[in-house]
Amino acid sequence: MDKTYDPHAIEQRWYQTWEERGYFTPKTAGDESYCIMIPPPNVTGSLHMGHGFNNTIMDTLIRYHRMKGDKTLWQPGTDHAGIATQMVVERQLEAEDKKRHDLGRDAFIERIWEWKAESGGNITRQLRRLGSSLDWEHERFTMDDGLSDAVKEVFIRLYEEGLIYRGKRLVNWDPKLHTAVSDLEVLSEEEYGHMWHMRYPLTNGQGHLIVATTRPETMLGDCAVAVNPNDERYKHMIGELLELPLTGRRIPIIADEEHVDPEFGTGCVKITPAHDFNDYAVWQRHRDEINISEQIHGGLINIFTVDAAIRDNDENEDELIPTKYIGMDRYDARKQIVTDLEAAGLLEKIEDHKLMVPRGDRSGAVIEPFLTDQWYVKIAPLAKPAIEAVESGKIRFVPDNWKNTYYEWMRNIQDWCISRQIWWGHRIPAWYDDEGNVYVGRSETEVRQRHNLDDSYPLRQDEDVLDTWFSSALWPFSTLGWPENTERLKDFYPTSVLVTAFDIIFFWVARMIMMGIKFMGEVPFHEVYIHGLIRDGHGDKMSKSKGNVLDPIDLIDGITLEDLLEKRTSGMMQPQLAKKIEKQTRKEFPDGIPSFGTDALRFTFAALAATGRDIKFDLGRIEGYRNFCNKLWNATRYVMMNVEGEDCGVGTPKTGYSQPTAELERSLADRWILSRLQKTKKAFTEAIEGYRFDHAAQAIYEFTWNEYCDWYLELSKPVLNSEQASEAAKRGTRRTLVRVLESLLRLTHPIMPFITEEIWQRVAPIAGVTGETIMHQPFPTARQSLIDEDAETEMAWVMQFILGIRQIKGGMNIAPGKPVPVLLANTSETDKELAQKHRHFLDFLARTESIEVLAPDDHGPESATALVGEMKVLIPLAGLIDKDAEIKRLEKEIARLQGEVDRIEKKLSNPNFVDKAPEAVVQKERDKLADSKKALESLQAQLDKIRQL
RNA sequence: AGGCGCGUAGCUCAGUUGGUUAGAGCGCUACCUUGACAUGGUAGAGGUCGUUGGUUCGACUCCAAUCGCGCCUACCA
Repeated sequence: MDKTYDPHAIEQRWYQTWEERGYFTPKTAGDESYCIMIPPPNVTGSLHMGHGFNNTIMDTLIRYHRMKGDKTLWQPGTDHAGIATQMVVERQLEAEDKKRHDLGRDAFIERIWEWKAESGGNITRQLRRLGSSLDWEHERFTMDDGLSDAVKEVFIRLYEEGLIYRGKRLVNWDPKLHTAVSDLEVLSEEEYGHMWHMRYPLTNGQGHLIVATTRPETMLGDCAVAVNPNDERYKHMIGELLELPLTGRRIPIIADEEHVDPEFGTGCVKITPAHDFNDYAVWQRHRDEINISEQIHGGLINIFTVDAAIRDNDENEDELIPTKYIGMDRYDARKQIVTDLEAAGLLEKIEDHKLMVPRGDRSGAVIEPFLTDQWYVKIAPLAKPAIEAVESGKIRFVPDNWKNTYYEWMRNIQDWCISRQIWWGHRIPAWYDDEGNVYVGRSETEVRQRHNLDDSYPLRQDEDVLDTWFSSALWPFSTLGWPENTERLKDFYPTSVLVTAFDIIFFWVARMIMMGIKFMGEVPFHEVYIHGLIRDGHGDKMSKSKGNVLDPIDLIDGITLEDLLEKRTSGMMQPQLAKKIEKQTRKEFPDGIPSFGTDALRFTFAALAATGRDIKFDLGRIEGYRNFCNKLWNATRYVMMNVEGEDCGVGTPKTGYSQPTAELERSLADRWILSRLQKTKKAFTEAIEGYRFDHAAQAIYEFTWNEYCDWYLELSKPVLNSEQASEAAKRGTRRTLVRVLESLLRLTHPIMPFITEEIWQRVAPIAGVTGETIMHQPFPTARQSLIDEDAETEMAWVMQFILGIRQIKGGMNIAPGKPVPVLLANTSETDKELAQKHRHFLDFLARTESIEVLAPDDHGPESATALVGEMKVLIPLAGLIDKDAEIKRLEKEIARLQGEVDRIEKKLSNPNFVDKAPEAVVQKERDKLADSKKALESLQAQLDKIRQL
């Protein structure tokens, strides 16, 4: 074995072997099944840190359950990501100076499929690099045939039940992408703008009203001005007419208590029902009033094109829209209208004003409320059982508080606009005839058959596609074969847990719950584990524009500074930021990023996965865990060096491996490490079952480093290298050495699959374990019979003895390796026995030259002192010890003990404490006081003695 | 405006139903190239747990208020 662990030499080789041998395929036998659905990444996307984290957690759970013997499936697949993917390809076309309409629908879609073929393997390749044990044989894609059938099936069933309908309403319109988007795809951010105060003259010549607006250009579509009916200033004017400036139209003053807040602005609100959600609601309440209903289009006046420019007038509209503004972009129109109002003396004032601006999450364009025909899912009937599923505990959120977020949204949920005016996605299975009738069906043929329409009858399919999340919502059952009633569906639905970050609770989790209950009659998963977001070292969100993105693959493989710079500054939306990013990157990674390997990355994710907390990704941590890999690697080297070709007391397949072949002797160290191992197994299992990956990682780290390596390996040396030690003792030590390591590897495998497999292959045969792969070995379970409290107590004595001597040496500047003579005073029978029995451990680890027990009344010569319980461990000062240093050391320790004694005495002298605290707690304090006092007296006497010298 | 979360060592974070001297890693100091490992070993320094009150025999932990930070949801034209 190499001296240093090199992940590259092994990771990809092992992954390939696992995949080729079908180790990821769920086994067919077994009762318990365990299943996780991967949140399907964008098919043409690439892996980011969030994926890395998310998939590490899932793979850890999956590998754990697979080893536990469950019938385990991790379902892989990718998402077609409608708008996102279409935009990528449109950008490619742009580079060729083309638009999608130049190609036409079919050619454009063909082009996207080509792009998918080209880049679609990227993300699944990257998932493999992470070690994800996904069942690739059954990989699915949201637009493959099976899933498309599921989508149609769901659409048709919902339509036939009246839960999908088509309607003309205001939607969130993205004027850049020319599509409707759902409420969730609109992100509002505070921006600085203005509030324009405009005068609308009364037609009776009695003055004017002042309306305040942030969007003056929409005045062209006004149908009224609303005031609060209780507002004394305007009460008497309700019903009067105003002249809408620049248009010559007349609009009424109406009363609307619900919408108009007299305290805000001027208390007069212009009502533009086709371009504002609130105004639309006002219009719905007032549309029957004659002053509105008699207006053109009943007052519902759209003034925009799909680009959010001022539209032209239709026939019969006369000059509804003043010709002057036609064709102007909304912001140009705003400028012009403000100018014209000012010229007409109708502009009262302009104020600075902060407002929330809605933008499309993909395009960044300012979203326009726009009147269009769209398809909707009637959501309330679906939401109700989905809420109940969480209330009743059928679905549990971890951490629990996310259920509040879920309820909050589900209880206020609006109908879901599912149609998108793009080309890439599931085409809506609806056909229209020339009369405007709608036929919904699986195909045109089916529709014709069902409605007795012969082939000459003209039908055209709806141009729109479905929201990407419509197909994602079906993912937990569509991937398993639904609507067919497959074995996989029976085996794995409902799934066990969904693992995701909170940002898609609404987009995805809630919708899967609704659709799962609706179509499977059962929740899609029983638990939802919500993890935090990965941020950069400063706590900032990672983003291309900030230039602080880390690529998990770069952490695995390493990257040079030059390549990192290139990556961070190329293809930027805002190239002017490149300089700053370069500077910042050079500062943070002057030598690029070293290669840490997948296991170290995974261990880092696990170790940082405290519940419900975002992660500031700290390079120091991953470096530490790379070192941990190296530690494990080198521990193995040591073990191999000592067990290979030696008798480890392990049987053969014939004799049975676990049975010792010959007489064995287990040392204290053997019993101790076995006991500690059982407790570590317990701790790990509890942690994983409770989604505390940080605790699980910590348990392994501490056991491996602080117990197995720091103590046990060291303790094995005096046994294995001693000529006095019996063969039985050596055999016992070798057996323990190798078998503890073998267990530890299985325990660690779910988090660090590669290094554990590599090492296990070498260690397992020697440990007497057979199997092709660690992946399919049983997960270690704690054996109660090996928990040995006596050994732990005895070992604590040994450790304290050794630490005491090391502390003296450290404090006195004595080289750790220098052998020192040791005297023991105030010894009990047990002390004497232990000192005798474990002499070889003490000599080796504390480098003691001699150990002599003093007679009961002999206090020995002037010495440096350490306490082991009541026993004094003495190192004579003669020739070795710096008197002043020892005085200082003792004084410090005495001060600490004195503080402790004072504190406890005070506590115990408080009658309230003694009366009211539980007896056990009081007794504990009393014991502690007694111990501290004894130690204090002992050290004090020692100090006095040394001072007298 | 409402909701959620966070504030513990220089940094990144643990701290289970209130009860040992509040822990770990990184960083720092000193010593050590000892036959697994310098991606290492040994010893050590470093915290009045954001602040203020309260409950309690006892508070990092529970309650209230307050300051600071972050996020989510809904928004007044």
